[in-house]
Amino acid sequence: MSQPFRVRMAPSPTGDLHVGSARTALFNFLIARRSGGSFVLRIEDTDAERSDMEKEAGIYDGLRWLGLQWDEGPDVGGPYGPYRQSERHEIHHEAVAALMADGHAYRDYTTAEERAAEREGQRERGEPQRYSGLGRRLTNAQIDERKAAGVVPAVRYRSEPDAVTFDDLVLGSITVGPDDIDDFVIARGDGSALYNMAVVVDDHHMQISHVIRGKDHVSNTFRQVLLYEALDWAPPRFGHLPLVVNERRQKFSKRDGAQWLGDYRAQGYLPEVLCNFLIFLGWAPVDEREIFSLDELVQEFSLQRVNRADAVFDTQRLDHFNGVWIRGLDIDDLAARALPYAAADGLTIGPADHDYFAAALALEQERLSHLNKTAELMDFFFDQDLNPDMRQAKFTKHDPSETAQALVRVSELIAQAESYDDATLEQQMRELAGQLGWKAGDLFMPVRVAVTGRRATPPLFATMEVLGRDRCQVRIQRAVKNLAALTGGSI
RNA sequence: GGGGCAUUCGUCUAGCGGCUUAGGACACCUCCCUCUCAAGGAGGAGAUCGCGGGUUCGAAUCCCGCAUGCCCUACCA
Repeated sequence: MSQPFRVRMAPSPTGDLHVGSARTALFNFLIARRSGGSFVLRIEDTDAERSDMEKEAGIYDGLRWLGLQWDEGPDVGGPYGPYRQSERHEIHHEAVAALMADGHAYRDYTTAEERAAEREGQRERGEPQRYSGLGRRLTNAQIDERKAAGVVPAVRYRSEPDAVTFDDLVLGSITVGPDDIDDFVIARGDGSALYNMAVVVDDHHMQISHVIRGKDHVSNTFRQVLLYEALDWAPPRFGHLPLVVNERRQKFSKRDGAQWLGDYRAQGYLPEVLCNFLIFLGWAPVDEREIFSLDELVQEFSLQRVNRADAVFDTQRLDHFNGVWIRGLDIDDLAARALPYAAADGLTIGPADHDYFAAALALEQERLSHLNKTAELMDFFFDQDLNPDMRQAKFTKHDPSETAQALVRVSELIAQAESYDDATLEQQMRELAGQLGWKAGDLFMPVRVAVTGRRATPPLFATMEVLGRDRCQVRIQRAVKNLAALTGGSI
C-alpha cells in the first residue's frame, strides 16, 4: 500500500454499533493507518426523522471504545464536510439536477399501483421482476394529466443495455449482465437523494479512494459504478468483505442474541479482544500468530489476505481470546477495568480498598473469563458477614465434629503464626495435617470452605494472606460454630 | 423468479501445481502438574479439501458443469 488511502465508514445512527459495522470500521481503520491515509466517519442519517444526536453518540462511543479514532467526522470536522448525510441535501440535489440536465436521469410520473402491477405481471409470467422504464414511455399529455392529478415524480437513472464490470479488491472482477440493471430511483418525489445516489456523491466529494464495506453491497456497487460514469467522475476502488454470520450461516440479526457492541462490552469483553477476534473473521496473518494488538494489526494487515467466504461468529473462540487478553493485562490495568463492573454488581470498593482489591484480583486474574464476572468471583473477599456453609466440605473422610476440631487447631495456628504469609501458612498447615494424621488436601478443603465460603478458589494460602489474619480468624470461628450446628451439639 | 458471490476438521483459518501422511487455533477427549478451581504442559480424536467432469507426469490449488448456501432484487441504508 503505497498511496495514502482515504477510506470511510458510513453507519446509520442506530444508537449502538453493530458488530458487523464494527468489523467494517476496523478493516477501514487499519487500511487508513497502514497507508498513512485518513479514516472518515460519515453518518448516514437521511432516513431518520427523530433526533439522532443520541444515536449518533452511540456510534462514537463504540468506535472510541474499540480504539478506532477517525480523522474526519461530524464531531471533529474536516475539509470535506459536512459529515452528516442529512446536511448534504444540496450537494446531492446538484448532482441529481446535473444528471437530469444531460439526460442520464428522468422524472418518473408512474404511480405506485402501476409499478406494482407491472411487477405482479412479471412474477406471474415467471419473468425477472424489473422496472421496464414505464415512466419513459409516458406521453406529454399523460404527464400533464398526472401533474394535474398531483403525482409527485421520483427521479430515475436512465439505464442503458450494457454489462457493468468492476474489479473488486477482495472478490476480483465482477460483472452483471446487460439486462440486470433497470432504471433505479435516485431521488424521491420530495427531491431527496436515495442511498446509491447519496453515497456516490458523498464519496466523490469526500475524495474517498477506497470503499471497503460488506459483501451485501455488491449489487449496489453496479448501480454506483453507473452513476460515477454518468456523472463523469472517477470511481473509487471497491473491496467487499465477507459477512459475519450466525451459526445458521445467516446475517446476524436480533434473534442471534448479542449483535451490538454494547452487549459485548456489558458482558465484560475487552475492546482489544473484539478487535483481535473480529479481524480474524475474514483475515489471517502470514504466520500462525493469533494475538494481535491494534498497533500490531496496523503493521500486519493487508487487504490481499482477506477471505471471500462468510465467517461464523463463534462465541467460544471469542471467550478464549478474552481469557488470553485478561491474563496478559498488567494488574493495575485489569483492576481499573474490572472495578466498574464490580461496582455495578454491588461490590463497594472505596479508595481505601483499592490495594486490597488489586491484590485479590491478582489471584483471580487467570480465573476471570469476563470482566462482568468480577463480583461473582470476588465477592467473598468483601463479604463482612460471610457465613460459610460447611456442608460444602463434603466430609467424605472426616465427619463434621472431627472437622470442627481440626479447624480449631487451624485457628490456633493462625493466631500464633508469627508471619501471616502464603509460604508460612502452607508450611504450618502441612505440618498440622501431619500431626492430625490427615492428608493435606483433606484439611485444606474445609479450611478453604471456612475462609471463602466456596470450594473453588485461588490457591488457599495466597488467598488467606490477602484476606488477612483477622478475616480468616472470624470466618473460621463461624465455621466451627456452623459445624457444631450440623452435628446437633457442641464440640 | 432473476442476478451476484461463496464452498478446506463442528467453528475461525493456513494452503496459492509437487515441500501435504492437508498445518495452526477454539471447542471436545486423555494424561501430566496440583490444596480446590483455573492456568499451563504433553498427547488424541476430528477435513476422502461440496459433488462430477476435465487440463497436467502430478490438483485442495487451474478450467467447466452441477449442487448447496448466502446476499441483493424498495420513492431503506
